[in-house]
Amino acid sequence: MSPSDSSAVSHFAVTVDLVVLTVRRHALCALMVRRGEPPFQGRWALPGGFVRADEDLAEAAARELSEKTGISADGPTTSASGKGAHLEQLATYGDPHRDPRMRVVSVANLALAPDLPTPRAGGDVHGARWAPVSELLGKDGGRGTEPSPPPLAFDHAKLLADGVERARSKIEYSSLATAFCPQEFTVGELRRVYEAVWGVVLDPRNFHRKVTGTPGFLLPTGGTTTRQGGRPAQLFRAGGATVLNPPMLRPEV
Amino acid sequence: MSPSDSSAVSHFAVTVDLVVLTVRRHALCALMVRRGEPPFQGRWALPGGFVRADEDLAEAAARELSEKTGISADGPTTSASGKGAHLEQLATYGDPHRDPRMRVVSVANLALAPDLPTPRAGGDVHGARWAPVSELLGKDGGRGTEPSPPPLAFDHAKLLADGVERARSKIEYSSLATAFCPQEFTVGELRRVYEAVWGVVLDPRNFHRKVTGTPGFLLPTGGTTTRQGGRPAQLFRAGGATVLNPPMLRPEV
DNA sequence: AGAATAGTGTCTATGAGACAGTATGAG
DNA sequence: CTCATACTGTCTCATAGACACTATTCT
Repeated sequence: MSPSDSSAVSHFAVTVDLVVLTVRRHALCALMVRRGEPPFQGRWALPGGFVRADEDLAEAAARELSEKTGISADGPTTSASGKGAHLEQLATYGDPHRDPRMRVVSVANLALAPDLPTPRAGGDVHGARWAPVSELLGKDGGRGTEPSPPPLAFDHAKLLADGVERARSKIEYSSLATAFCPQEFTVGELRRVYEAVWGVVLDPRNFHRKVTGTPGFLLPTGGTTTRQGGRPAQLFRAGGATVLNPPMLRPEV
Repeated sequence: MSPSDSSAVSHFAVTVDLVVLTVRRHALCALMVRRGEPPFQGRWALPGGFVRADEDLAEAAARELSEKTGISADGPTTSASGKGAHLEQLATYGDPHRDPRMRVVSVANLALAPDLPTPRAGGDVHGARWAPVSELLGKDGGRGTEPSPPPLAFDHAKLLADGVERARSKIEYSSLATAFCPQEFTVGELRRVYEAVWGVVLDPRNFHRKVTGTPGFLLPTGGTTTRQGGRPAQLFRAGGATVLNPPMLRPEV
């Protein structure tokens, strides 16, 4: 950061791209928009947009999230949690040729949200949907049983894969899995979040003992629900703990 | 990422800043350079520089590291490990007023290196040194026993703090602590790395049992050394494992 | 001999995983 | 009734942490 001659400094367009994840119907899904203009016209892409001249990167990400989904951000910047989705910076991508039009540096952000209706499209976007990440990333192990989906625009497959991996590892040692749940939820619903994100099956009894025994993770609200069927389950909301110690263990192999 | 009107797109200067960490004399130290020009003239800052027009962000970081320290990078991009320092992207900082001259977005990178001689200064840099992070960040707990050092330039105190926190957490579940060691090292030397980075004291016997019992972490070279005094210690080099499972546990409280 | 570091063995408390068994609702 | 889910209890195995003890070198 030392411009000997600031006239020699190159300038770049800067975008924020969003990896917005949710859990619907037992599957981890990402919000995708269909591009209405070249390049990559008609391809699916991550929502995002240019950072404005007077905007911080976190502000720009929150603005894009709000514009594209209608949900408000509730990341590490804002203090009160409960309403908005979790939003955090993921990584920055700056390959000189990642956008054929010009030099663009993209700051990817990760957003975790509860299940929501399919958001509206608008502007230069000709469609939006929640797509299972297993389809988008071809997670059938290359057996070729599924037809490969058309590739995503730009380097968005990599951004998406990095975001999914971040979410998978972060719910291990933090209470972020609750960001996928509605404000009040049951232990079983939280378990299904872990199962969907990790793609595994967890023992309901051990899971229950573990999460209810971690101080500050879950706060009982006193209410119960039978929306999953079976015996009425206690309702909880997210507690104040952010770091889980000891962590949830992701089963291996 | 959808410019309806690309003439309305703002452009930003983009820099890479480096948090270069090493362990010297039992303390975690960061490479700092003294600024020779305004703004923040005379203040200590992180090494860094502008990204060039045709350069990827990882390339730019590796180039700056090489220019400022003479060491080559050996991050996730290059495959063979052994010679260079570990280099990875940390986070991106884009507050509109973080540089009073112009709008600058900075991609911070984290580099971990073994103990090295104090690097050369050059260009617009009027000095360089390895500074203990406890001094730079005022880690005496606010007791005021140490005089506060002059603040760092720009928002570099935050970048440095974020880099240190990343290093501290990453040696828990990865084999990255070996990046602080010379190519061949003893279990005791590796333990002193953990102690310096975490600021704790570890039981030498449990540590030995733990690291030698983790497959792929350490490869015995067959040699021994007495450079630490006492009984000759086996020499190891870093094994192929990158993820430690189970992780090293950082003592709490 | 004494000091310093390296390395092994052993005990205990904690927690993860497996799984039996009970509780309470819907159809 | 059956079935589905919620929840509690118990057992076993692995491991972290505490710490006694031995090994090998230097001064």
